[in-house]
Amino acid sequence: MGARRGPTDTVLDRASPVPLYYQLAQNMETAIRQGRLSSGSHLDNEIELARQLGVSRPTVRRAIGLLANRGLVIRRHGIGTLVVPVRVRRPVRLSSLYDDLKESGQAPTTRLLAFETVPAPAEVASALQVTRGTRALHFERLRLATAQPIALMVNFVPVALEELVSEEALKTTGLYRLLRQGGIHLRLASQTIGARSARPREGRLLRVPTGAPLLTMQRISYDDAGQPVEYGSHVYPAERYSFEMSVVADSRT
Amino acid sequence: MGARRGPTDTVLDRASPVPLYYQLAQNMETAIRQGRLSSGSHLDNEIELARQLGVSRPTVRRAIGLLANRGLVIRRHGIGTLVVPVRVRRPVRLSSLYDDLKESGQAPTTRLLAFETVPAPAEVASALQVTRGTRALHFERLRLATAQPIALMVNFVPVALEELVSEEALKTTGLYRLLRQGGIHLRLASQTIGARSARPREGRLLRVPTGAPLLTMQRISYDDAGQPVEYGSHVYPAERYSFEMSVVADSRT
DNA sequence: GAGGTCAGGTTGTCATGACAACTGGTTTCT
DNA sequence: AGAAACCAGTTGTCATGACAACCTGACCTC
Repeated sequence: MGARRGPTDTVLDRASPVPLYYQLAQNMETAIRQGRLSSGSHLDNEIELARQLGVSRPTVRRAIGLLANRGLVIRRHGIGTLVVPVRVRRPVRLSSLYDDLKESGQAPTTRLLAFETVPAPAEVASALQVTRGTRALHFERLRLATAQPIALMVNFVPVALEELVSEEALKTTGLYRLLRQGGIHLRLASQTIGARSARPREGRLLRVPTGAPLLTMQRISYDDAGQPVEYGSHVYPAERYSFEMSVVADSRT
Repeated sequence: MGARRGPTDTVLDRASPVPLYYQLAQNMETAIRQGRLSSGSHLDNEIELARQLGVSRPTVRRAIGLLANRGLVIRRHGIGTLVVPVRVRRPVRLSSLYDDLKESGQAPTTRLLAFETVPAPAEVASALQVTRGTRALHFERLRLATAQPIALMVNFVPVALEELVSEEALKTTGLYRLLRQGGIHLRLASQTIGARSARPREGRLLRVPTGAPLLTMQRISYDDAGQPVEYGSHVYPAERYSFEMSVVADSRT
């Protein structure tokens, strides 16, 4: 007896509200990131893992499935599951630039350039699924990281949310965090990434010459219930910003 | 008897090699896209669906899970599963531009500008995980859609693949299709999307002025086994190209 | 020695059963 | 009338069991 401990340990807590498969996936992920499961090595097989951890095989499979979807491991039928060679991966997530910067250790600052309610222009109205001219909360922010401007962000949200999104709060907190605090859970977003030249005002604000290449992103975010919550149109100076993402082929798993 | 048919039908084929849950997911997806399952409506509950289709609930759940991951439906605990309001979604997939264009009905053409083996430059060597100076197959292509240039693509692949990727084949077929035909299954890619100004040569080839904004993408693709297969560095004229994607929050599902 | 064949090990698929957790509306109590 | 408690319906989690499909390496045959 005494299930031998593998590199995948740290005990699972059955009393916790967080599901077993999710605990397991997180344990495995940190094991991989810390190198306790080295690149290219085989995981123990699923049956064995299940035995070691005292859970059922479907639970193990589900945990591994999560990692596979995120590209951390690769499953091969008849072979086994192996740890993907490490690479820096910073996927495009449903998170705010503000949080991302904070996590990476930079010190984000915000300048609030505009904050008002206006009749929604055609494109915004269609995005938020309201009739054209309906009033919407509009604001414009300049984001700086270590004193350098890296994003000019224009946003529209339905007026119903003006309680959550106050002028003061926006100066110190990211929009997404505000929404989450208000009980709105973002679930889905569709984005378009493109590029164009900087207009004079944009150049001035972002400290690049007029005509310099900008990266652009339009985004519509939806909450749990599928209701559109936010329309954003952002521009970034190309030499200071880029999007990174990993794409996984849907291998039917 | 006589299970009543819902809008999710078209019969499942148990003899087929394609899994039940996958058949089911596809049926449901086409039902959604064709509007047979209207936006915002509730799906039948999982138990009922399982009964109607004669499969088990886990199978139904897995099918729905696929759709949920792709943002087509939203599951709500205690409520049910509802169809997401329709939006055009063209996710960044692990596919070639060539195939994408063809699917969308355009007529893609390719001009092969270079095709040779060269010692891999530092960045390429690191991407392909070979020592610097190792010879690699290098080629450059100009992609046109309906006679308009939309992409200038520089690629490097390991010399071992030169059998699969012949000069002739590249003129009429996308790289990814060639690799797939050769039994190489792309599984994972990491991409960086950015922007910069067009250099004179790029402007000439893409028919935009020098200095015009370009969208750029670098990509490293890995196969089943986690081996790097391709390094690509592409540029697109910003006014004729953009990336669209949908992002789903990982709701632990 | 080269090739085919087979066995063992692994992931992939599917079914059944049970209970927990959450939501929304109804009913009951205050 | 308002608030609290309850209840029915739904998705979420987990276990067990069984078989299929697939890959590798060893063995055998030619």
